[in-house]
This record gives sequence, C-alpha cells and structure tokens, in this order.
Amino acid sequence: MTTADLPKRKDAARNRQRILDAAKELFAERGLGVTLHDIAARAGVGVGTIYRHFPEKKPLIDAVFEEHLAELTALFEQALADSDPWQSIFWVHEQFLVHQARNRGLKELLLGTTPEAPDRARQLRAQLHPLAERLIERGKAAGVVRRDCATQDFGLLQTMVGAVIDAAEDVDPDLWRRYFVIALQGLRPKDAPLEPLPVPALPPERMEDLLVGTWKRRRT
Amino acid sequence: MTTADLPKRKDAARNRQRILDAAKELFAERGLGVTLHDIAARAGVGVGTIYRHFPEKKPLIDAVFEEHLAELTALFEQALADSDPWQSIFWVHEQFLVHQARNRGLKELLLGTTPEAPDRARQLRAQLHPLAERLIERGKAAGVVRRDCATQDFGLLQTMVGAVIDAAEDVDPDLWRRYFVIALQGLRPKDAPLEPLPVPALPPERMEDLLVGTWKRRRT
DNA sequence: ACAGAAGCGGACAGGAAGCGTCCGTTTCGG
DNA sequence: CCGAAACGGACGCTTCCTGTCCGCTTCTGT
Repeated sequence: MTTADLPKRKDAARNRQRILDAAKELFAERGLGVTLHDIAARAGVGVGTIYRHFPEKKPLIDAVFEEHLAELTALFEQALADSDPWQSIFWVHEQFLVHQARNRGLKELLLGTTPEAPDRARQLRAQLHPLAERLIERGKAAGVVRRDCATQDFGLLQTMVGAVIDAAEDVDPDLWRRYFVIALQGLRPKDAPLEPLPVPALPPERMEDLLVGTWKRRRT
Repeated sequence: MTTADLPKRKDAARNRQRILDAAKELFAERGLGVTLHDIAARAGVGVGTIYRHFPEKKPLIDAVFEEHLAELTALFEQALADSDPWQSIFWVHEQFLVHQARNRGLKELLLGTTPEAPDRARQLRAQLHPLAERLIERGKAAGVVRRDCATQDFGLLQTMVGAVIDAAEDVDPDLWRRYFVIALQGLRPKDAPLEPLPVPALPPERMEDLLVGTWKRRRT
C-alpha cells in the first residue's frame, strides 16, 4: 500500500474514499460475497467508477482488513500481558467472537468460509496462531485448561460458536455468549469452577424462528 | 402417500424407483439443494421423466425422509429405555451426529439450514423435541447435567458440532467426535468426571486445509 | 472563464446456472 | 402388430453476476 496511487483530482479522491467506506460497511454487514455493483450502489457512485478504482475486489478487501489484522493481534498481546492465565484466555476468545458477531466479513476470513481472499485469510491466521499457542500453553502450564486439549481446539471453538452466531443473530444477537461459555467450559480441567451462563437459553417456542431464520437472510 | 399413484407400466415403475434411489443418494451426499436435473442424471433417466413422476422436489424429500423420521424417533425411545441418565444422553446425541455426518440432507433438515422443505423439517423437530425434553429433564433430576441448562441447549449443541462436521468432513471425518465431547462436557455439573477425548486434535499444519476446505465442495 | 483532460455513470452485452416444457422416438401391453 | 404410454434431452426462459464502453459532467490550469 504505497502512497503513490492516490488520485490527483479531488472528486476522484472523494469517490475512492466513499468506495472504501461502503466496502467496509457491506463486508461487515453481508460478508465478502457482496458484488462490486452492490458496493457502488452503497457508495452512491456508478459501477464504472468502482471498476476504474478497483478492478477487483481483493485490494478492497486488503485495504479494509488491514486495520483489523492489527486490532486482532493487539487483542492477543493484551491478553498475554494479563497475568491471569484463565481470565486472559476467556477474554481474548470472547473479544474475537464479538468481532465476528459484528463483522460477517471478518468471520468469513477467520473461519475460512469464503473463497474470496484465501491468501489474506491465511496470512491473518498464520500471524495469530503463534500468539494463541503461547496463551494456551500458559493456560495448560497453570492447569486452567485440560491437559489433553490443543491450541487447535480453540480455533474450532470459534467455528462452533460462529455457527451459533450465524443461527441466532436475528433472533437473539447475544445468544452466542451462552454457548461460548458452555464450549469453553468443556476445555477446562475436572474440578474447574462452573462459569455462570451469561444469557438465558432461547425460549422453546422461539427455537423454530432460529432454525428457520438461518437460511433466509441477505439483501440490503 | 397412498398406494393409488403407482404407475402401471413396468418401465415407469422401474424408473420411479430409480429416481427415488438416486434422490436418496444425492440428498445424503450433497444435501437437499441438488436439482431435479442432477437426480435425473444420477438415476440414468431423462429430465422429462423426472418431471413427469415428481413435478416438484417436495414429494421426493417426503418419501426419502419418511423412514429417517421413524429411525430418529426410535433412537430417543431407545435412549429413554436405557436407565443410565447420563449415558443415554451422551449416546443419543452421538447417534444423531453420526446420522448428520453421514447424511447432509438430514443435517440440513434438522439444523434448519435449508429453505427446501420447511414444513417437513418443522414436523421432524416438533416430534423430536418432547422426547428430548424428557431425556434432559431426567438428566437434570439425576444431577448429571448442569442445573442452569435447558433442552434447547442440546439443540444448539447439535448446531455447533454440525459446524465442525461441515468444516472437517474431508480432512478428518471423525474429528467432530472430539468437539462433541468437549461441548457436551460443558453442559455437565461442576464435579462431573472428564469424558476422555475420543480422537486427537488435527495437527496444526493441517488446520489450514480444514479452513480452506470449508467452501470448496459440491458437485458429483 | 474556458478548453481539454480526467473522471463519471449506468445501459448493455456476455456468461453461468437452474428450471421446466415440448415433441420426435422408443417401449410396453393387449 | 398397433395404439397408447412413457421416455429423453435439446431448447428457451429467467436470474444473477461480471465487466466494458462511450456520451456526459466536473475539475484544473492557464
């Protein structure tokens, strides 16, 4: 990302920024699958304009997720700075899930559920993994996570809770927190204290909404 | 499903059966989203033939999943007949997941991830829910599941582990068992014994395959 | 304030994928 | 052996996305 490719005319610069903003919004709302046409519409520019500035989606994705990468890395560093081995694990995973719940595009990148920018995604995960490793090793050493679990298990935990986010987001946007605690509890050693469940279960009569809601989404 | 609609000519009857068999296979392999064209190809008949026998997919789905409904209900009844409150819960959920892992269409129906036959799916779940309720209530009464959990939590557990099935099926088809045990462990009371993890975690270097593999699937 | 370059917009053409029909041909049964 | 029933699959339709092209607008420098 050099500074050389800045457009000189001021309408061009303005449009470029509008496009980036629109892309950021739409990636968060609807995932990386949105079309360049969608982004153009949201930005209030013509498709011609968008194709001139960004002939493909990848640079847009790169630009938008640059900052997220830094942010997520910072979360781990903050967690490692926290001296409580259990609390730090809990907190960082919770934070990751908050981000995923708020940003569909980021979730797709982290969980690998998009064909869109595989290298970007790989880079993201490659960078995060060693940090996670250190955190989990510390937890195991301190005896706050079960011995026979692995760093990878925490990745799959994100996948599992991610599924709940997807399923429940427009029925009860905070429901995932309950299952996050449940799944994480499953990774603790035998006599670990029971973490209280942060939100109530969905009432049985609303379960149907949740299950049906899963597939009918999309659109702006 | 009356017996009145049986075709009289023997080639017609044969084709009808071929179509049903092909549909069953494809629903299991690729989910309910397969097209009637796909089914025709697999059955070795022309599309005209399939549209003559089954103008829409729904009766096909009904026919194919009729037997599954009975089978799943039987699983719960078997579980309720088992007098061990914990073992029966573990077993029935494991069995459900085995079915889901083997049959993508069934998974879609159970987890509500298909727009295909919503009423069929609803019926299936409506019939299963009270049975699950009894099982879980028994478990709570016996103190083998945590007090503050609900029957619905076990439904979402299926969703969570279903996500692992999806993610891992062509990297390590049994990996879901590990996360099933982890998630279920999270629903046990404080001093419950640690269920051993049945399969090892995926080696770190193969995690990337798992994550990338999630989106590139489909086709026969 | 004006000319020409730079940028803009969006209609449009092209391609992929699914759906359902139609009709010439084949197969069955009496 | 003949007429009716069933078959097959090419074809046309629709939807959704992609990217281009060109007449029009807006900026910048003189």
